[in-house]
Amino acid sequence: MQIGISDQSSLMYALQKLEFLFRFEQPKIKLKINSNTYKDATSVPNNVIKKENITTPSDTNANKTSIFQHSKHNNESNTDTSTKQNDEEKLIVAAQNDVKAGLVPRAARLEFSNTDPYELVAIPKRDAVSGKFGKGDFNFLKLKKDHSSRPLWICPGSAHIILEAFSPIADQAIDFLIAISEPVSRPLNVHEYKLTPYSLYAAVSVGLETKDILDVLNRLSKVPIPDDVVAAINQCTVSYGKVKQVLKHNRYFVESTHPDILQRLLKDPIISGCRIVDSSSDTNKSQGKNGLLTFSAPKPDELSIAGKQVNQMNVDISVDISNQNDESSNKLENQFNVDLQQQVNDDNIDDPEEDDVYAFEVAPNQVETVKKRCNELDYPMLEEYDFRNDTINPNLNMDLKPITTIRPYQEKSLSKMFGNGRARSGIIVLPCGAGKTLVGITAACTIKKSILCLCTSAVSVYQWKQQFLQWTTIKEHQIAVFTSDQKEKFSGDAGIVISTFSMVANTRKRSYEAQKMMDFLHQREWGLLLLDEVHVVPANMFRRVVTTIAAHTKLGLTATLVREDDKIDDLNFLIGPKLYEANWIDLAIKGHIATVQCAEVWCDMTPEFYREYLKEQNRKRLLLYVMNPRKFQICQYLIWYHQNRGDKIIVFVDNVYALKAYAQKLKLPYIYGGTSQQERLRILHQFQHNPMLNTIFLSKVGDTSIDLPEATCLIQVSSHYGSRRQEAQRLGRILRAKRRQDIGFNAYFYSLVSKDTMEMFYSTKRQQFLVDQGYSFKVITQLEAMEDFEELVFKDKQSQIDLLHTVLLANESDSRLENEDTNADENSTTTGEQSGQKARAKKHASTIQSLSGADNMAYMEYNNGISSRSKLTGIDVRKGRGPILPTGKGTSNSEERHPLFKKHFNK
DNA sequence: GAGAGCGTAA
DNA sequence: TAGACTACGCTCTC
Repeated sequence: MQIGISDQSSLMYALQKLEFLFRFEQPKIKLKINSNTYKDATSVPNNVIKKENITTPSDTNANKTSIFQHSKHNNESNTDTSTKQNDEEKLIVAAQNDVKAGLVPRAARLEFSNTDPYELVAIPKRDAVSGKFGKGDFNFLKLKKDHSSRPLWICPGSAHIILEAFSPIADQAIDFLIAISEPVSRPLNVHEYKLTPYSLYAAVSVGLETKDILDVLNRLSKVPIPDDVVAAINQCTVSYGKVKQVLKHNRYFVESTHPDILQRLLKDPIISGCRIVDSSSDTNKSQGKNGLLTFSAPKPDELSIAGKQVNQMNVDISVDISNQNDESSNKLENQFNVDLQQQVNDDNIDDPEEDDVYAFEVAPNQVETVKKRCNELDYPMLEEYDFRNDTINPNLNMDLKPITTIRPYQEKSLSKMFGNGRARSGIIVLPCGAGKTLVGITAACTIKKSILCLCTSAVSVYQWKQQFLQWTTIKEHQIAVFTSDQKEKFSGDAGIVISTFSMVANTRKRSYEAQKMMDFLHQREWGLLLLDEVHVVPANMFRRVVTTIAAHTKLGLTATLVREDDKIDDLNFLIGPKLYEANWIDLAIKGHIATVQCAEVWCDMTPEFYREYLKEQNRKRLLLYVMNPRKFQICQYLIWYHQNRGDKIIVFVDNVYALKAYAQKLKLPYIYGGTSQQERLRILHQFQHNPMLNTIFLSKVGDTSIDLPEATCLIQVSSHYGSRRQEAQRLGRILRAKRRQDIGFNAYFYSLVSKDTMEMFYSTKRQQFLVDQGYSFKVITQLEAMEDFEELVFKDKQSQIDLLHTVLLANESDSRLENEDTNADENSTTTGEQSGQKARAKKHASTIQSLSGADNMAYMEYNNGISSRSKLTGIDVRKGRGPILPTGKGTSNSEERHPLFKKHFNK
């Protein structure tokens, strides 16, 4: 295999793509990069290379130059006249010729033919990430003597941690790393994690102390922990997680084991202004030193989580190793296991400081103010709810049914939540189909107070209700549903209300019933606020729910803790730290969710379509690449192929026009936003129970608000830009499928991409989340058997051209239709209501734009072509997003931050 | 039960 | 850096 590379961004891309290949095929090949040869390509960890800043593990001493140094070197001195250089230059020239020949879009992807899948050709892209490479050469870090038995590399400067996931003690290390750091990428053999202020905040919040983190990290690391990383850990853990907001006997306390920190906070005028100086005295507490209240600390293992088999409540950085078979590694594992566990136990039991906690009381109506101020002072408050001592709020008589048991990872995530006998607020991340709902329900059954549960759609509201009834002993009258068409209240003192975000967050005028219901929600104190699909909470409207609802604990659940904007970090302070995150592949391997075979199918554009594509503007382009007859055929073929295998198939087409066209052409039912509720249910029922109907077409409705039956195959024809979340959510639709475990892979995920179009750019971006979770996408460029398939649609040229005309006409008739609408609107709307006028004006404007003829201007076309081309070629030129400052944090504070993190913050 | 209005995703 | 765009959801009103 040869890779021709002229600049570093190509190199990075090539290596990323290579890694997909390796995971899929595990070829025994030689990977030759510049002058360094790695003996076995599979041993070159993707992440190590990708992140440019450490040397390859295998040859730290043998080879003094890292590949990145080398590539930087090449970049700087083109006068180097070694033969290797010449070879490379030849490749560059060849690549440049390709660019001249107009093959640039193709160059956006690495290509490999069917005959030789390992021949890769990378073609130069613009020099967008120059300077990123070659900065880090960590040869100076001394390897520990016994480094081979330790699984971690820690990079100075970026605080990235590389884990050898094939190490015998990887499982323990993973548990620990998940607790202290943010997973960046977790493919099969090498994982990459990143320490961030938030991740350390989360670590502290589940009970780890600075000492634990540094000790364990040091024990697992092949190199000594770099000084700047130590400093950063110290700095973050020194203030984070030390202060807690506790609601006790319906009084709010700011609590800490460190009295000096409370004193420091009280020096702040805002906080001290919110303080209630103790009036009554109580047997339960005493006026301790410094005028602070003193309580005895909660004992860690008094509480058992509902549904849990064994009562083991330690902060869980050790895992059960009983099912490991490898004899030789067992001893080592045990040693680490004991050490890790010991580490944490020591702190929980022997530290005398832990026996007492100090607190001061704040006025209930000032809690938000104090919380905000604490964030600003860099002492974010954790929220904890001592629910067992809450005598004011009535208990809810509810339990898990005896037959309900929870899985180990669910238990683990809950043990983070209830680790110290109280309920902590935070976020639990589990893949779709892994039982998020049950985690939420178990948490509810543990707290046993009134529960408010919020979902994104009315459909999932009813699902939650049904799940509550299924898993717990709760009575029907104790659950109330609050949606636009059903406004119930529960009877009795305590109960469950399930509603939607938009229902509760609504700021517009409410109907009388809805207002009464909202009053009901506001008056109450909720033991637990369950937030399903918590990644939507940072949205402007939705984020208000967390402050308007008086809840003692907030538990956020999601499968995809990503957003394409930068608001995801806000969750740390809106809800709480991320308590647990499961790895998708890991759960698949353990059999909890389905194993999925992912493939990206490249569909050639027919010449006619491509010609039009190059001419058209954005909107029509989309339609052209979606309606590409080749794609049509491939879709048809895949459906046919999988139907014959007995699969249930869901086809996603985002564009409604295309959705209808596809479904009607292939004579299959489809559901989109306009489909009535009854029709939806009818189609879904048929799909589920009728063996003759094995395929349905869905638009974006399928992403969130449909209770989809089990499917085993998923074909994505078109999608919304580069949404990682959408891709992941769609994949999640087939993770429940487990009944075909006898076959090697039991679920299939195809993404159809029209070659050489914008779609390829988006597709790569979309896959990123899943790739980070360890999924690999196989690229299929040809379906050989397809040509023999007789019923193939659009087989002859004429029908393809007809289709093209229909598509082009569809566009025009669409805009004509819009125009007519506008006219009709103008004629009919005679009463001059203000809002109506506004709306009309807006609509009018858009119509003018699309009819103005700008679409057809030659120069526009040309410009557009250029810009989209550079988009295509410049994969990953966007700068990465670093963590964002917590809300309300002043710039002065960020300057005090450790430089290692400041760098990220200032991005 | 349709449609206006607004919000969300990106 | 904001913006381009489309589809869809929910709620309310009539």
